Amino acid sequence: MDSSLYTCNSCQHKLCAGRVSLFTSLDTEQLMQVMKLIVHKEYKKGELLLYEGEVRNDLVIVNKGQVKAFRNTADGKEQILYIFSEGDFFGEKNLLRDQASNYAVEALEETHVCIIRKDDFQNLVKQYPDIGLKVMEVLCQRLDRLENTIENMGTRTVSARISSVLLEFAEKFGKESPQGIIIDLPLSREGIANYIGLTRETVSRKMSSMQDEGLIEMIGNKKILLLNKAALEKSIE
Amino acid sequence: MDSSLYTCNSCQHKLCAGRVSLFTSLDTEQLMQVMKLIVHKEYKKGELLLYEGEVRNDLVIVNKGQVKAFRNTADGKEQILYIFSEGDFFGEKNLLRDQASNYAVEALEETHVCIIRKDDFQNLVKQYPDIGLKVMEVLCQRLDRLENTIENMGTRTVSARISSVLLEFAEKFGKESPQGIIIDLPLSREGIANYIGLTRETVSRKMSSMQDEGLIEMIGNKKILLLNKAALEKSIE
DNA sequence: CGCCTCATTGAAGAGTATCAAAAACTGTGG
DNA sequence: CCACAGTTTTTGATACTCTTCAATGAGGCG
Repeated sequence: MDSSLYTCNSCQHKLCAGRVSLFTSLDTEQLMQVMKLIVHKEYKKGELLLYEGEVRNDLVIVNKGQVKAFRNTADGKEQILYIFSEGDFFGEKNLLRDQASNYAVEALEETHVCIIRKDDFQNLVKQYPDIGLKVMEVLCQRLDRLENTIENMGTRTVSARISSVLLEFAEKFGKESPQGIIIDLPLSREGIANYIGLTRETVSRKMSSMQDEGLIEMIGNKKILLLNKAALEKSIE
Repeated sequence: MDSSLYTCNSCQHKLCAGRVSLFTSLDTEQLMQVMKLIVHKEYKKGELLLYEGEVRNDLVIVNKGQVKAFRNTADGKEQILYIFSEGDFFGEKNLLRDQASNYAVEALEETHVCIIRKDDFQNLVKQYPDIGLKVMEVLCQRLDRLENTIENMGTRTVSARISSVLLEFAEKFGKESPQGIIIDLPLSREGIANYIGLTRETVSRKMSSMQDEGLIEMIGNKKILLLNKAALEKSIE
């Protein structure tokens, strides 16, 4: 067996499944039942949770940490499609049919996941139809996000695309502070570039000029302070 | 009432709903039942079926014709997100919650649609769970397509992006012929440009050079003959 | 403190957008 | 069937922006 297979240590008393929006409709007893179906696994930064083209028959729910879902092109470029963090899941496409994954998933930091077998999940959906509705709802949200991304990539200037990502990250990972919103960036400059189809140099240059304009302030390489959210929002219209 | 509201003329004896993949799991009697819930509507080329920001509470299934789903940006650009044709549907996002549409939908030609109210559709899903699964399956396919589009826009050259669209259209609208695959283009050059985030001039130029290379042959403005599908596929890898 | 990784900056080059004009196509009416 | 008008497409020249390649600088971790 895989050495990274563990019994659930971190959540014996916290019912980790309950923190996941998929299962919000369940009560404590039902959650206990779900917990029995779940296998926990941990990954270190840089480890692959899923290979591009791999066929799996389970659903993976991120319980702690962050991962990126991405593809590599033949000429060595990387396109990041999603950043999944606590509460997000992937593998939903093979709930319906056994399908090769069209992206790889890599841990961006120490990450703990809950894994539930396709069959078990399908039974859960039959037993608790609300879970199926939740899945559908998340898929629709994901469509919304991809539609926005396509509009950004197709019609916006490079600066607007970067503003857009920063606002997206602010929404998801930002914390309010007296000076503005502090973002713990999930991605490096290169990662941001690969998320919006640019080169790292371009991202670097644009972010420097955004700092000169007083829109943002870079704190080291991993944090960014949004000094003027309103102006950022305006710049992408 | 709206003057474009009709009773079903074209499909009294053909059970139009049966041609839609959503309802393939139903038998004739069940289809008859579904038919009673459906309102038919027709649109002329250029008419809007749905406005951006509009809140509706029904699902629209294209029964004949083609429509484009698109957004307009503040600076007058258009991003086409989907082309829906016979059997495709839209409005699925407000099956779960009343949500403003984030795209407009316009008829690209004479188009007939079936409209089913949200409540009725939800009841159908409860009665025939296969329909819900079908919806989920289509949503996943749509995710796949958008993920591909993002990869294309983010990592591929302009030529590769155009090849990619042509192959997509070939798949959906192409007909085999002795010389190659003939595509009835759903979009003008400008439409193609707005589908992949380029200008019409660039699309025009690249397609001309693809013709010079012997990859394609343009027949008027509305048809394209794919002379060398294999080479096109190779060019996008 | 030193090493390695990541980020920044610079200069040159490639490619697309833009603006402008000519050509081709589409559909209409004679 | 042809001519015409409106629309769409193609082609050309220029400007601008991003990419690329190269070198410097900063940050993080042992």
